[in-house]
Amino acid sequence: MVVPDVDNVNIKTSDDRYDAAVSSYHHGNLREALVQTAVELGREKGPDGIVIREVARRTGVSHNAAYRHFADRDDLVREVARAGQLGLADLMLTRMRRVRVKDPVERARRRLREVGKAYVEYSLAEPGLFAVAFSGVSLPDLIGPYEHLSDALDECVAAGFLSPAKREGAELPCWAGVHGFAMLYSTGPLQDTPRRERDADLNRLLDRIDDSLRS
Amino acid sequence: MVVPDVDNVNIKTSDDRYDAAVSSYHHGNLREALVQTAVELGREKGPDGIVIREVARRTGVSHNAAYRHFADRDDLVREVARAGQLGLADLMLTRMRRVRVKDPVERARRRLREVGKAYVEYSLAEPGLFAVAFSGVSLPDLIGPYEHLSDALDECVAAGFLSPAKREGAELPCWAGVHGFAMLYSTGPLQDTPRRERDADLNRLLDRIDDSLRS
DNA sequence: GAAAGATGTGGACGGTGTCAACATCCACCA
DNA sequence: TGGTGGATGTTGACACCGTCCACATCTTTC
Repeated sequence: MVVPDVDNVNIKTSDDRYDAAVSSYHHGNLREALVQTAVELGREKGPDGIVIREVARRTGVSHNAAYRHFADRDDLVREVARAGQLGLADLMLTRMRRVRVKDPVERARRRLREVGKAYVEYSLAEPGLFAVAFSGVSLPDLIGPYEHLSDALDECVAAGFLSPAKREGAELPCWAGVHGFAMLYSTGPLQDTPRRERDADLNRLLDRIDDSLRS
Repeated sequence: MVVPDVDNVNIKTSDDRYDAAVSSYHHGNLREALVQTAVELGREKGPDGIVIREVARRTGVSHNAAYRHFADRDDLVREVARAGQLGLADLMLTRMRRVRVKDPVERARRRLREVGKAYVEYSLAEPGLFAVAFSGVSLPDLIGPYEHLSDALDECVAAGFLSPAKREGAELPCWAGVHGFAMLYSTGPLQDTPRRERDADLNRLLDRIDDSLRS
């Protein structure tokens, strides 16, 4: 959690045993502290919950302090979006690596499935951050998740499950499917669906994606 | 566009030569006028663009006037969301009806495809309204679009293209696919994709959905 | 025709993002 | 060594927002 709640200010005289979280007076590394607080806020209340003055308040600093580190609110939100994308990519990778199946084809299919499952699971576990991650970001800001999906699809080709012809542009339909599901069930109109039903729906979605690549 | 610009309200006192925009004193049918203005604002700037005071200003009425007709801002936004959903459902129906193919199987497939295409096209033509339509609405508020998709799928079963076993819960994967696509390309990270590429991507998505139902 | 209710107005309050002016502290150099 | 310039944080102000309350005005109803 990187809590930098230290107060042993400045002291430059030779001796410097700062424990890697705080630096000098001016509150030390305010930027990172602000981002962290903003992430918490984004997690709790989504994009609109990231309000500069509240972030400053929670960080124990005056409103406006943030303007020394971020151009404006959007700039800060973008940083939270980055964190969300990283968290998402992380979970995808973790889930993918957990697959222990040997048979190449089954393994590739299973890993692709896990990638999609992780995408959706993250959106359900962290609806706020997920929403932030895709709120007002443009392509260049996008990092992580796409790569893992791409790798999983490559593996499907290598294993002979997915034909090279169908491989081209295959990321998109997969992405769209899980992204739409995530949107609908995390913060969208289906967010109140009972867990059992939701799980069944997710499995059906992943089945259909699997079908669509095989045929 | 469903503009409900009706103004001939009551007026029982013989004489009534109001020129079709105003009715009686109290601005007449303020509610509908406000909704219409809010829809325009939502179309131009999305959910966050629907701001009560601006709606009032554009409607030529004091701020606060809206509070005689809507509990709060969310209440007004919900009304705009309804309009967005109606517009979406409308386009889906229109596109579906336009299909002239005779062969039952081809016809069913084609109609399903048109439903999906319309969904995406609407999101691209009216990104603001589309965003509003799915912003903070819960299932009970949802109207229209789902039914048309359902019908198209039923037709696929009737034509023998889609097996009854796969029919169960088939709405969801289809919906998720087009919804995700719409999100990513209308206001999401892929919104700057060149039109040609985007069209190709959409066609591939619809191909994959078709595949996933057949196999 | 007067009272009761519906509808629109004006003003106020607390909250927000952002700008400008000011205060403080660090690092560096004479 | 000590002073200064630039980075960093603070205070105050402004315009805008959603919403509440008191008041004004029109309509309907008895």
